[in-house]
Parts: sequence; C-alpha cells; structure tokens
Amino acid sequence: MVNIKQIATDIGVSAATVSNALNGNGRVSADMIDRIKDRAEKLGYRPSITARALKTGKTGILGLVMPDLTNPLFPRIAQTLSLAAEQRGMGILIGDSRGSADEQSEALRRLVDRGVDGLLVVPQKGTSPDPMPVSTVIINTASDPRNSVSADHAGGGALVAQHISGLGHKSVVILGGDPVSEVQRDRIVGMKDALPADVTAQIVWGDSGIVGIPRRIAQGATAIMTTSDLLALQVLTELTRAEYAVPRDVSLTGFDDMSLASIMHPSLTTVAQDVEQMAERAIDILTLMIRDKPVPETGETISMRLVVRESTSPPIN
Amino acid sequence: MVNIKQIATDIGVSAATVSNALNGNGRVSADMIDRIKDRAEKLGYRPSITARALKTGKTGILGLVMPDLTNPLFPRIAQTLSLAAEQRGMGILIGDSRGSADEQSEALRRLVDRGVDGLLVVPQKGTSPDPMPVSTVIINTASDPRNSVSADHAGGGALVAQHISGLGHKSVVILGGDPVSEVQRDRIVGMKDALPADVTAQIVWGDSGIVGIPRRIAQGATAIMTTSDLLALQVLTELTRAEYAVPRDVSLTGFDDMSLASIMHPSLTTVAQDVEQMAERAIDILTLMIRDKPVPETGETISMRLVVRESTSPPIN
DNA sequence: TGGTCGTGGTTAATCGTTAAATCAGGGAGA
DNA sequence: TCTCCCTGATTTAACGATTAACCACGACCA
Repeated sequence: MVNIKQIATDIGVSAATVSNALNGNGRVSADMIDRIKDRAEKLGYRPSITARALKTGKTGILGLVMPDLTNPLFPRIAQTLSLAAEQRGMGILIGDSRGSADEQSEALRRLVDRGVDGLLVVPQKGTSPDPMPVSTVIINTASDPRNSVSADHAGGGALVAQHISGLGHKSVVILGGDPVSEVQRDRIVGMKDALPADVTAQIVWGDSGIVGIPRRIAQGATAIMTTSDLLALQVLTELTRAEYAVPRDVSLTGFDDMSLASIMHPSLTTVAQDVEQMAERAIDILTLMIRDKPVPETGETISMRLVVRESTSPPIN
Repeated sequence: MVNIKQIATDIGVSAATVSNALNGNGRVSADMIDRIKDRAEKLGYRPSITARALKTGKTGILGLVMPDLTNPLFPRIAQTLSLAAEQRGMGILIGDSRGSADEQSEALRRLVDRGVDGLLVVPQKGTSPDPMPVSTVIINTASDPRNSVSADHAGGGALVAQHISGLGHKSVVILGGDPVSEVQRDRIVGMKDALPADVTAQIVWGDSGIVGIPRRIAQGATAIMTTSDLLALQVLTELTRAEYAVPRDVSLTGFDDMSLASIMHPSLTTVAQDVEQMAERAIDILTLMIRDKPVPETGETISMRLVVRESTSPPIN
C-alpha cells in the first residue's frame, strides 16, 4: 500500500505538505499541489481511512439499525440510505435489532464501539431507543417529533379514505393488523378522521377481523381499507372464498405499495411511501447534527402518495 | 473516552501490560490481570477499534455487496450475515451494486478503500466481479465453483418434482420467469431431470407462459411448477379467473418461500433456501480465507428444503 | 559462586494521517 | 538599513493501540 510518506519523499517534500495539498488545507503553492496530485494519481494512492479516523476522531461511517430486515420496506430504506451515504462519502454499517428491545440496545452499542459518527434507527415497534453518545436520527415512528424523520402515516390514511369516500362508499371497514404498532394506529386515525360524517366506519383488528369481513359485507359494507398490503392480500383470498368479487362487490385498499400490490389480481390500490425522500432527509439531518449545525426543531414528516389501481371502484347500489 | 493509558497510570503499570492483560498476550501475572480487568470494567473501557485497526491492519469489518436490496431474498441474507458476523465480532458494511456491473466494481472499491478485511458478494445477474485485493466469497451463483456458496437450486427443483410426481401427476407444466437467470434455469433443469420418464413436462416462460396455462390444463396438465412464489401467485389469479380451483383441479408450486407463500390462499407449496446456513457457511469460509487457513477446494452448495402446504394434492382423475 | 533460566514486567517503535507551531527568505514600508 | 509581514513549506507531536526487544530479579543447578 502506498502511503503519504512515499509521495512526500518521492517529490522531495514533507508528509505534511502532501496532506495539505491533498486536503486543501494549509499553505501550498498551486504548482506544488498539481505535482503532488499527479504523483498521487500515478501511484494509485488511497488514503488510509483508518489512520485518518484515528487522528480526526471521525470514521465516516454511519450505523443503521433496523428491527427486522425481512420487512420488505426496510431494504428499500437501506438501499436508498446507502446510496445517499455514499454520495456524501460515508459508509453504512448495519445492525439488526432482531425482535427485542435489548438486542436493539446491543446493536446500537456495538455500532458505537466501532466508532460510527452517527446513528440511523428504525426503532422496534413501541420502543424508543435509549440515548447514545453520538448523533442519532429516528426513522419512521410518529411518536417523537425531535430528531426524527417519518412518513406521514396519518396523511396517507387520509388520502386513501378520501379516495374511497370520493368514489361514493358510505359504509367501510377499516382493518388493522396489530394495535401495538403505532404506525398502524396513525394510519387508521388518518383514515377515520378524513371520512365525511355520513360515512360509517368499523375498525377491526387482526385475524379475527379478517374472518369477520364477509359478514360485515353482507351487512352492507362496500369497502375495506387495510393498513398493509399483506393484510389486503389475506382479505382478498377470504373474499374470493366467500365469492365476493373485487372491486365489483367490494373495494379494497392496502398500504406500503409492496411489490405484490402490482402483481396480485386485481392489482391493489395502495399508498406508497417516498422512501427515497425519507432516506435523503434522514441523512441530511444526521450530517447536520454531526457537524454541530442547527437542525430543524421539529421532526420531518414526508408525505405519502396514493397509488390507484384496479381494486377500487364506486359501489354498485 | 477512557483509554488504555488511563487504566495503566491508574493502576501504576505500563500501557503495554494493560494491553497484554486484556488480550491475553505476553506475560502478566494472574492477579495483575484481574486488577486490570476490574479497573477496565469500572471505567467502562472500550478499546478503540480504529487504533487497533491502524496498528494491526485488520478492521474487523466485512463488506457486503448486493445487486438489488429490494429483492426479498437479500434482506434475509443480509440479516443472517449480520448476525453471523456479530457473533464473530465483526461488522458488516453494505454496498449496493444497483443494477450495473460498473457500480458493482465501484461499490467493491469503496469498501476496499474503507479497509474491509473481506468481501461478500452476491453478484449482479450474469457478471462475475473482478478480483479484489482482499479475500472474497461469492454467494448464490451456481456458475463459479471456487470461493462460492450457493443454494442447490437444481436439487430444490428435484425436490419439488419428486413431490409432484410422487402425488401421481403425469402431465405437468414448468413455468420460468426469465431464461436469462441462471438460477431459474438451474431450478428448471433440476425439475425436469427428476421427473420419471412416464411424466410429460412442458416448459414455458414469462407472461405468455402464464396466460397459456388454462389452455394447457384443459389439455390435461394437472400440476404447475414455477420458479418463484411471485409467478405462482400470478398463475393462481389466472387460474381463479379461469375458474380452476387449487389444488382440486390443479396443483401449484412456487420457489423461495417468500412471506406471501404462507399468507396466500391456498397457502403455497414451495421450496425454501436455508439462508441461515448459507450465510453461516459464507462467513465461515471468509474468515478462514482471512486467516490464511485452507478453504474447501470446491464451492459449497446448500441443500434446499421442500415446504409442503395446501396448494398441492394428488390429481383427481 | 557463577551461569542459566523463567517470570513479570518495561521501553520504545510503529501503524498513516493530521494540525498546531515554527521557520526561512524575500519584498515592502518607514 | 532595519523591521514587519506574507508565503510556502517544515518540524513535531499527537491519535490509541500492539508488539518486538529488552531488563531486573530471584531461583535453581552444577
């Protein structure tokens, strides 16, 4: 490996001058800068990030902790985050909080031990990670407004509710997967609040909610809004079994715009998160914090986007 | 941050002794080791990984490059890999080759610049990453037998074919998504070769293959084997539309055991990769390489596992 | 008694880079 | 001519750990 010293002796100057020339610090004559950069190029010099990190105390690495990488949303976050980080010359070290809040703390601690400059955390459902000695940005929980970037789940709920009521539906079922999830509660609140007064809504949860759906349709419900595409898929099979057709007999919506939403039949009207924007903002805020620049007082919320497909239509009656 | 020197002066001993005591090197008396460890514990000492890395040349970080993090299989690999790495005291820095082979090389170079001790690469379809100056393990392409860990796609195909023929099916359709994918070709070859001579098989590809399926059933096919769960889902909706019931009229199988496989109705008989084992083996081999230990000559193939669910049954006739 | 050996440490160098402090030398102003 | 300042570079000291080489001291054996 070629180091700064080789370039220095090669050209006949001190190592400090080479460092200054390469980083634009100190006072180096323009033509010396050229000569040094040329030589560095020729030798294929790559600075030792490790040595730099030791000296400066900054590793240029961000830690990313996610609750469960198998959730299809997270890879997209990770991907965008990694691109955004690369563009800023940073790397991303991953950690997995794998279920428990304890493991989440463990993962965070490990990353801190490795000297990350900052942390990006998608917290475990219902937990708020304990404060760490480095800058931290929380992603995707609506709860804590500070240092957080979140999709506007309630707003997304409102979008889909307006779509459904705009189509003329008067009796709808809202289906959530797990009331523990704050995200899902936010989505449901958004749906509920955006429905006009003349629309009746029933909120149901989980598996029992799913199996009860055909009955509620028999009782007059014409649309089902769910908090996730996977739930919608389950509902769809339940409806098919009960011989209800979508969207003819009943409209159905999902959430998240997972890949299956466009593949299933009928394709699913759903709500997409602008994951790219979220990731960008998260990294932006984090880099600001790392540099001790002022950050926006309140957390950022990124608006969601309604994706209308085949599974929704006006009610028949 | 408390460093080794503080512990040293605290106890009244040299920094070297502290280092030796903590790492079990050199000659330190048993009770001195105790005192030093105690003190380190009390002070909450965490060694600077950066400093250690500079001195030893080993960062304890592995680079992971994947073609497209949105593929639902990869997060599972990443997750398991990250766990396996953690258990060995290593971290995982991610890179995304995002479509092109050029970006793949870029990502690899960046990781090498950051001083990773080794690389784990899930190569872009059809590319083989150019050699890097650190140990590298290739994951999940069947092509290159050296330094690679791969699922036994052909074996998985055989499993599902044996299952189907064992149920008594005599005329089957094999559906692939994209003939470019070596993985899918391997799976299909496995299926075909494992079918007894008295079973007739038709191989079809892509969307045109899907829409043609009802016709082939009318002509007598009683089972459909696909190379991915997503394909199976598309086939299922196509069958439902044509008023064929699964598994009553026709058996259906997927591949990969994605989350939707157990959620869809009927739940899908499919083939699961033992991702955990793949990740473990990949890391094992990589750590061997890093330590200059001998590694198995030939690449490892990890056997797949048949997951029988509701979508398959004996044919009616 | 002198040489050898084992034990339990210490010293000092080193990894590659950065940054503060210092220095040489020429030009300008008084 | 003396002083002051500016430019362009050099010295030197870190950052925190590891490690090879060295050293003091007592015990043991011949």
